Amino acid sequence: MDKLILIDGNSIIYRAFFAMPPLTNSSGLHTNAVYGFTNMLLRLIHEEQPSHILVAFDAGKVTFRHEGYQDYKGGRDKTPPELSEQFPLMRELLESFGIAWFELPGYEADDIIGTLTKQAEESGREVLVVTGDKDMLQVVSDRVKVALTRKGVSEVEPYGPKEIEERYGLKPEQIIDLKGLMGDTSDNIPGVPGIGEKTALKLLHQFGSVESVLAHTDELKGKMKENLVNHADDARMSKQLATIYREVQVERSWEDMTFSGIEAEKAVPVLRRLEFKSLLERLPAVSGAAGTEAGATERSESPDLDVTIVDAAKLSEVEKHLHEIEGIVIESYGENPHHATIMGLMLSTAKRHFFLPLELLKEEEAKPVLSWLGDENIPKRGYDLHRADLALFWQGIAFAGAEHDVELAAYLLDPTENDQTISGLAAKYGLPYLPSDEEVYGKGAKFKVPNVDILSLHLARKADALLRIIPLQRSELEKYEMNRLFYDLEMPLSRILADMEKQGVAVNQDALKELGVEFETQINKLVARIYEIAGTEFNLNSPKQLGEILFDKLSLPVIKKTKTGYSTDAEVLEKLAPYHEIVQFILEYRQLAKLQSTYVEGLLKEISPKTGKVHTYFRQTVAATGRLSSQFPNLQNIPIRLEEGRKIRKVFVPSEEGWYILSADYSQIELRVLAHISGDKGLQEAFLHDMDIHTKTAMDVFGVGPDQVDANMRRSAKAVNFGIVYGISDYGLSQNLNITRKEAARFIDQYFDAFQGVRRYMDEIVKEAKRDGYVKTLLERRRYLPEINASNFNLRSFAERTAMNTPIQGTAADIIKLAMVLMDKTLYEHKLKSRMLLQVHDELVFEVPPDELELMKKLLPETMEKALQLSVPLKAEVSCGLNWYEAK
DNA sequence: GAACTCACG
DNA sequence: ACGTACGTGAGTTCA
Repeated sequence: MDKLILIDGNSIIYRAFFAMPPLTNSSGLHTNAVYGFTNMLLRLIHEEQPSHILVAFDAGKVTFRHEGYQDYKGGRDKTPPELSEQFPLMRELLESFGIAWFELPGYEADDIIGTLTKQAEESGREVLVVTGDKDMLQVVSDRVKVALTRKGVSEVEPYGPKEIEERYGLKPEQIIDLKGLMGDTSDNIPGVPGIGEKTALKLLHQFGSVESVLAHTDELKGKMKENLVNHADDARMSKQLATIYREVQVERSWEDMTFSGIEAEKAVPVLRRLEFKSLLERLPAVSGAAGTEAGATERSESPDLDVTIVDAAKLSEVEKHLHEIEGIVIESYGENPHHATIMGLMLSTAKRHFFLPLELLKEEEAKPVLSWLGDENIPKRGYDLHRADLALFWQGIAFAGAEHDVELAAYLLDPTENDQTISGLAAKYGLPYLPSDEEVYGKGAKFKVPNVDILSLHLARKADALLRIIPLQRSELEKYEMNRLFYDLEMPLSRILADMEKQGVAVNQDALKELGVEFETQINKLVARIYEIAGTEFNLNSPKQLGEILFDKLSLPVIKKTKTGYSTDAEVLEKLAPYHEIVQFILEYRQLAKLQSTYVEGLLKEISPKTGKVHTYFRQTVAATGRLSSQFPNLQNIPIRLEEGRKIRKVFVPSEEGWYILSADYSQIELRVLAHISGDKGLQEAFLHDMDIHTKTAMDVFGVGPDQVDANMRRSAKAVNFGIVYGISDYGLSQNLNITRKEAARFIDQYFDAFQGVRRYMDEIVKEAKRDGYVKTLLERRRYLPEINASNFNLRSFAERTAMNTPIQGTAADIIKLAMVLMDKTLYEHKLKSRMLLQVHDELVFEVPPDELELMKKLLPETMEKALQLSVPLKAEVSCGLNWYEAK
């Protein structure tokens, strides 16, 4: 039997909000209303076993009711932000439960529900309406019941015609007459003064309707008669306002509202994010009329797995199954993948799990497995295959053919989720419990490789989880239109990065050591001088001790404080410099100490004794915007701004005699991306003519000609441009330019007046983020912003700036990644020996043999510029030299 | 391990 | 009024 439940989303969420104590998850998101709503929902599903559900929401502030009566719902308090931020969550949760929801601009949830009850009734279906609003009782009939919430939201009281008769002595259609007479303060419906529920009911029992009461006022007397006569129009209007409109164009078919049970895989991640632990436990008990097939909602025990620990004798058996391997786990430990120790390999089919110790692969009989591993035409699915590739590489084992990397897919699906482990993902997708690596291996000093039985079982469980997660990720990627991003960009890039990392960058160790000696002498001089001036020796590297010297001993003015004491950062020291000569020396010391410890000593430690190179590791799954990051060592923050530090770049050299370092960087890529996505005509025009963008900005902001832009104006314009890309705030700009907030605010205003398309973009993207809960790049890379509707000003502002910045920074990241894939292909097709070495966000660095130099100087910028077609041209500038210092 | 500082885009 | 510019990684100190 079909049964439809219609829920007044607004009514329930409001009631839940005020009925529940405040509740937040660990990131400060308010969740009490969603919790109350969900609680009710689960109970309802359990008790009513509906075949169809739809939740209706009000859309927009103005409805057709306001056309006739502008004060409709006037005097209502604004929705508290703690509640507003829960609407997107509620919608997301409904979607994850497989429950349809609907809203239509200009109409209230009531009207949508009224229309649907009418339709359902006409086709002979049973309907239950759930709301806190008594008005709804007017739709009650033999087939339509209305459940009114009682005591908060978890309990409901169903009303049919009989119950309405018992309670009010009225027919359902008379409810609007009741409202017409008594009014409703919460909706600001006036009714007739002096008439409350008691009087209204008495009148209706006698006369039947508002019209009839008004026609018989002569039979009444006293104040009541007077009020009825004087407010007859109010009564008629109130009745009309209370009447639910039942002819809304609702574009939802019966099938759209089908509810076929909650799928744990979809619901669990959302409930987990909301941290609804008790609801998570209740989930298995709940199911729709369609039942619990697929066992999705059962909390199952870890399945028994068929695990084979492979030795030389059993290798032939593995080989028989190689063609049906569906997932692999190549387990290793150690922070740096280049130095990772491999604990073993798990090759899994749908039914069997083969554990191979690393040593086994060195046996002669393992040849087929090795060629399988290294065959790029055999697709492999696994977890963090990038790391596996590097770990195997240093063991002399080739790995190729990565097709689906679960870690990388998880990153694309939610780049800010911090637990991307297999165990975490298993929990997120509602799979059987999977112990974390930490639980199995221990951590820190306690880390220990367990015996082979425990290890192989753990890896089999991980592989088994991967096989279940992969199809779920595939359908999510499909749904979010991320297939291109994943399969054509990030997966191919993963292999390219591994190649770059294996290649490494040659470092002139002697030159680096010499630099170290140079720095050392200068540092020693500075330290001696500083101690002398201070009159005491202290630990210059300790901000605490330095603060005591500067602010207690020398009584310099305190510019800024940190959580724990005085701030002594460079910004503060700059300001203190005029007060005391010691400050300048400290600044110089800081600069050199940084160079020495991070770039000389740090880099020296990272040079591989095997290759004489540094092999960085590009992390592809950390940056929330889609950028790469670089570790062990970080080669994306080698000094360049100050000459002293820039010298470090001289030690990065080609790895072959006579070759060159070739580098190309995008010019103003982020502002070009902004010009494209904002559609701002002025900005686009500027790039079409390849103007100096900061000068152009200065001209427009200050309203002057090109010749009148002085250095200071250009500097300010440049800062404004940076600010725009970062998600501007007057405070931030004022800090950067050392001006007042007011002045900064004026700059910003003038900028937006000059570039109105940019203003529109910034407004729109924030609105979009508030509506959807996420923002996207041009290639559909997503970033969720759960705090975008937070009531906390700081959290919300931060999310708003992120909403502005992420599409820009993220699209720029998309573009250079595209360029890398294209360049890799270009090198291959031209059979070039040149090698891609580094990516530094907007720059690509290569080493190039002399006979390819001219060609590469042409190919590289061309390829970068055509990586993605925008409404403005992309521009890449190339330069070369004998080392990285010269190639800039 | 958190806090501070500073290198890069 | 609220108080931060966006995104990273690494070295040092100190509780």
